[in-house]
Amino acid sequence: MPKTRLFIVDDHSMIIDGISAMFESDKEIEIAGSANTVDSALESVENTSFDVLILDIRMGNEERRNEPDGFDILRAVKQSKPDVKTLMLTMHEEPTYIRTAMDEGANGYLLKNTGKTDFKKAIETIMAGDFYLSGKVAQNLIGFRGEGQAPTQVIEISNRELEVIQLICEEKTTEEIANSLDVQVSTIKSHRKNILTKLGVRNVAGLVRYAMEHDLID
Amino acid sequence: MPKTRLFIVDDHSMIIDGISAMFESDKEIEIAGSANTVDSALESVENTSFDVLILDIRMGNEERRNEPDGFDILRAVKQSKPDVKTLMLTMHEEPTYIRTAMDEGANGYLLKNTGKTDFKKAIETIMAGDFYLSGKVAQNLIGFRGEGQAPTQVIEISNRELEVIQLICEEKTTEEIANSLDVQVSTIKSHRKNILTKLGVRNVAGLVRYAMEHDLID
DNA sequence: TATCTTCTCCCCCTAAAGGGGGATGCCTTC
DNA sequence: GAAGGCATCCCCCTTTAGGGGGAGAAGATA
Repeated sequence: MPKTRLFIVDDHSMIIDGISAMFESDKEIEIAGSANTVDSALESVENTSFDVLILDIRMGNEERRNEPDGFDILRAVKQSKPDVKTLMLTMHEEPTYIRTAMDEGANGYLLKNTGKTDFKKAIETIMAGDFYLSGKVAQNLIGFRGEGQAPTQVIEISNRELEVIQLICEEKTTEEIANSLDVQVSTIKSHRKNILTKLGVRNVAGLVRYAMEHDLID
Repeated sequence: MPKTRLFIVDDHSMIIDGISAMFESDKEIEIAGSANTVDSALESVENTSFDVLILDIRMGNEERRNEPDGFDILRAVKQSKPDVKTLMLTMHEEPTYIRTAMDEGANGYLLKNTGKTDFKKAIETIMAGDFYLSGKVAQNLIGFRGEGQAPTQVIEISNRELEVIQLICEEKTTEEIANSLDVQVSTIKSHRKNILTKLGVRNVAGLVRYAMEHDLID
């Protein structure tokens, strides 16, 4: 049986080197290549042969709202290499993007605080055609945290609300957001109220923290 | 010559496993142990023999202002094992903590997007008794970004301002901050103004982003 | 059809934040 | 001893954010 070949895309070299070293002497897995920027990833992904794409979910999207991000890499790969499996990497436990990732054809969702054992399990799972979810991610997606505990409802943020969140995080005022989205100020005021309620935060500080901790921005 | 023994403390298992795997077949470096929580680190650091401590700068300090953090580990190790060298790991380029880390006896400051080559160089450097700084960290510390570019002044945030920043990020209002620091509201208003100016941000959203991106909180 | 969500917009109001200025001790550093 | 940073406090003021409520049109879904 030939080795499973990984292609790693992450802007933290340490993660790339770490995963590479992790499977250096592995009998079943080898590293076919890697990239630490979106552009180099888009390029070299086309010229490399591999089985599994390891992809940082928030890959290089800081401050650049209209430039390619991790999802563009995912789409590009899924189009040019339909057989390639994709394992998304994330720092935190955030259900917001999971649906999107699944729609785009991702095959797994893995937290960065995952050890080698679970990492291999994830790769085996998706190579077998199944979908892999890190435990905590799955918990948040399904919506509860344990036996005795009260179920925590899944927070569903609408697309429009996500846009508003991102603009708030870019230091935009309500008026500026209204202008750039071409709606009334009162509309954005409503969105702000709903967002604070949905996220369960008091003010912009809480909003920005939530957004950053859950990879809604960055 | 015996191998250099590393002890790794980081709450991302993937970093630990990555570094471990990175030096698995290395002739000069081996892993003596690791920990992924502050408590287990404080415990096992005492019962393990090693030469270099690899320590995540913002090691598990989320929401817990009065509990032990990375710096406590640093202090504990420096006291019980004075000969141990310490290499601080960080996600971002943030000069604010470097002075503190140096005062506490850290021997190096490394970005997590550092590859194996520079990692080994860092370990060699600090083993030789020198201080190692990742390029970008050093740039921010010294205060300029390149030849033609205008020098960027080093942002110096006072201790009091840092406290206020952290409380703002905890969704506290000006009045609540004033109460918890036992000063007048007008004082905190002044601090807020000065903080926004120093950080070069417009409002709380920018403040929180700055704080998170520069590891002032988390 | 009925129900739901999303997005849109409006009213009311209060609380909070931001922007300008100045001033005082206190401590450290030159 | 002068200079600078820090922390403290004050005045003025405008803008922004937040909290309560309601409501209508479009679209999906059961």
